[in-house]
Amino acid sequence: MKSKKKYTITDVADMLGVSRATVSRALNGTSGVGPELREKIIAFAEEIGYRPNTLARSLSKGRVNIIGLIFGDVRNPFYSELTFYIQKALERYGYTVMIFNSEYDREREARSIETARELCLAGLILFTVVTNMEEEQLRAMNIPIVFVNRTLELQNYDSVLLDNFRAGYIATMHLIELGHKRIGFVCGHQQSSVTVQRFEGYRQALKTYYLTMQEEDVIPGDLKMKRGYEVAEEFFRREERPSALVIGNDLMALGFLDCCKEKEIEIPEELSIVSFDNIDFANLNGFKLTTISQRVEEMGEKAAELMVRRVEHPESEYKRIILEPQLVVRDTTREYKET
Amino acid sequence: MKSKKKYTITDVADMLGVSRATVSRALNGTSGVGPELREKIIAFAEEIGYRPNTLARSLSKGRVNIIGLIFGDVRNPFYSELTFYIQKALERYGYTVMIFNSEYDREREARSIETARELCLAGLILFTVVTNMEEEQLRAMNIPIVFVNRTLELQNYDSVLLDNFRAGYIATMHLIELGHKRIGFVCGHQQSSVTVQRFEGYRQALKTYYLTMQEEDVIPGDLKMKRGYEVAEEFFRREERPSALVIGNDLMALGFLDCCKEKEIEIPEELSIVSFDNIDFANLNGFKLTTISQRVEEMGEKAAELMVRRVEHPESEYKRIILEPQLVVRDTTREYKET
DNA sequence: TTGAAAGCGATACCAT
DNA sequence: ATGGTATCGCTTTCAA
Repeated sequence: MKSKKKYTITDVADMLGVSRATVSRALNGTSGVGPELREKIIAFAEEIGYRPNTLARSLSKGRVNIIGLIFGDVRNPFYSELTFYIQKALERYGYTVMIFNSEYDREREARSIETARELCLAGLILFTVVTNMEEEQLRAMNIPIVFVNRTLELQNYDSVLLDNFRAGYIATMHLIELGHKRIGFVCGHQQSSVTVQRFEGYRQALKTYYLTMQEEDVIPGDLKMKRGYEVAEEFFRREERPSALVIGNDLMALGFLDCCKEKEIEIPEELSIVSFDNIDFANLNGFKLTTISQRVEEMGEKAAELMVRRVEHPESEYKRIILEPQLVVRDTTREYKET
Repeated sequence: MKSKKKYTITDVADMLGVSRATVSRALNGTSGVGPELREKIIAFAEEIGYRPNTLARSLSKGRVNIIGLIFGDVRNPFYSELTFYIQKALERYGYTVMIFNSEYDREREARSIETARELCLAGLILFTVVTNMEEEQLRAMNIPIVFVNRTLELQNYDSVLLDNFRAGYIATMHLIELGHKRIGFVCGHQQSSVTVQRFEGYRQALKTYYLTMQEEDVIPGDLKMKRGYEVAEEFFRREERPSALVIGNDLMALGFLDCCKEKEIEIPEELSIVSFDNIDFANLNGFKLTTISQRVEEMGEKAAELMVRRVEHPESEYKRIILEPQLVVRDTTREYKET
C-alpha cells in the first residue's frame, strides 16, 4: 500500500541529481541527452510511477492534445458510430477526444467553440451543423478545423464530405427507376448544406425525368426519430400523396416506419422509402431500410487523418476529400404499381 | 474584420492600469475589489472579448473543469442517452464532459483513468465496467469518482445504482408469473457486478418457485447486438430449450430478435424475452421489447449531482443512491402454453 | 480595496 | 551533452 504520491519533474530531477531540462528531454525523446543517462531517467521515472502533468505541458506548449468533436446529437447512432471511428483513429496518434453536443442549435454550437478555444484544444472537428457561422470567428480562433459534411464558401479548410448532391440524386433516381412519378422529400435542417445539396440532387433527378415537384411534398424535418413519426401521421392524413419518399436520415425513417406499423400501413406496398446514413439499426429485420450509406468508417478515419496532419503540419495544403455515396437496397422500396 | 487577437490577463490589466490580481478577482467574482472597479473591468473584458485561458487557470488551481465519463461502448444507445443527460446536467454547473470508450476492456479502462489523471480532470464517472480495478490505484489518484451501476467493496465512494438484484428478480418473476418453468439467462460481462447481481436475482426467483436452473441455460454474452444474433443462432439449434429468456441488455435482445425474424421464429409465441435498459429503440413497433427500465434520465442526473457535490464539497459524506428498476411490459413476453 | 510577487509543472532557449 | 532560467497565463498569499 505504498502511497502513490504525485511526483513532479522537479522531484525526479532532484532525486536523480540532474536538471529538469534533462529529465524533460529524456522523457520526450528529444535529442540532447546521453543514451545511458536517458535510459536511466526513463527507467527511474517508470519505477516511481512518475506521470507528467499534461496541463503544465500543455500550457507551455500552448495547446493540449485533445481534439474536440462538435455535432448535433449524441443520441443519433450515426454520430455515435462516427465518434467511435474517429476516437479509434485519433488514439493511434496519441490524441484524446472530447465531444460537444450542439443539439443542432447555433447558440450552443458557438459556445462549444468558445470552450474549445479556452481549453486550447489542438483541433476541432465540426459536423453538419445548423448554420454556417461567421467565418471570421472561426479563423480568428486560430485553431485547426476539419469540417465533415459541411461546406463553407471559404476554401481554406480541410474537409471530408459525402457527395451530397449525388446522394440526393441516386436516392431519387432509385425511386424513379422503380417507376415512381410523385416523390416527396423530408428535409433535414434547412440551413445545413447537406440538406440543401441533397435537395438539389433530388430536384435534378426529377427534372431529368420531366417529373414535377409539388410544393407540398417537401416536408420539414429535424433528423429526430420523433419527428419522423409525426411526419408519417401528417402524411397519411392527406388525400393525395406521393408514392415514394426520400427521408433526411435513417432515424426519421425509423420513426416514420414506427408510425406506419402502428397504423398498419404496409411498407413498401403502400409507399417506398429511401433514407440516408445506413446506421446499424437500419439493417435489422423488421426495418431493412433502403438507404444511402455515408461510409461512416471511412468518413471518421479520413477526418481523423486530416486533423492530425493539420495539427502536426500546419502549413500543409488544404484538402477536401469527397466520398461517394452508396445505395443500399433493402426492403423499403419497390416497384410502383398503379392503384 | 478586426483581428481577434488573444488577450491575456496581463493585457487587460495593463490596458486598464490595474494589477492582474485585481482583474482576476473581478472576473472570478471573488471578494476584494470595489464594486465600480469590478463593473468596469468586467465590461472592458467583455468589450474586447477577453477569454481567460482555461489551461493556465487549471494549472494554478490544480484541476480543470472537465468531468470524465468512462464507459464500455459509445455505440450502445443506453450509454448515449446516459451521456446526454449527464452532459445536460453538468453543463448547468459549468462543467464540460469528456468521454472515454473502454470497449469493455480492462486495459483500455486503466489507460483512460491514467489520462484523466494526467489531465487533472475534476472528476470521473465510471460506469459498469468489466472488472473492479485495484482500489488503491483509484484512491491514490485522489480524484473524485462516482460509480454508476458498479459496486466496489469499499464504501468510501459515491455511487448511483440500479437495484440490480431486484432487476434480475422482477424480470424473472414476470416470466414465472406467465407460467414459464424453464427460463434461461444471457449474461453481460461476467466480471461486472451488474451481471453478477442480476444473475443472483434470477437465481433467487427460480429458487423461490422451486424451479431448477440448468447449467446450459446460462449463456455468455458481451452486451453487443452481434452477440445477440449469435446467441439466437446457437439457441435454436438446440433440441431442448427454455421457453423464456432473460437477456443482458436491449441491444443483445435486438440482435436476438433480428435472428428470429430471419429464421421466421415467432416471438413471443415460441419464446418469451425480457431484457434490460429500455432504450428508445426498444419501444419501436416491430420490437416492442418487454424490458426493465434503468431510469436513464434519473440515473444521469443523480450521477451528475453527486459529482458536482463531491467536487465542490470534498468533505461531504458519501452517498449511495439506489434506483428502483421498473418492468415495462410490451410484446416480447406472453403466457406459457404447453406445446 | 489594491498591488507585488511567488507559485503551478512543464518546455525551450541560451550558456557552458 | 548538460544545466540554468525565462516563460506560458492565471490564482493566491502577503503586504501595504
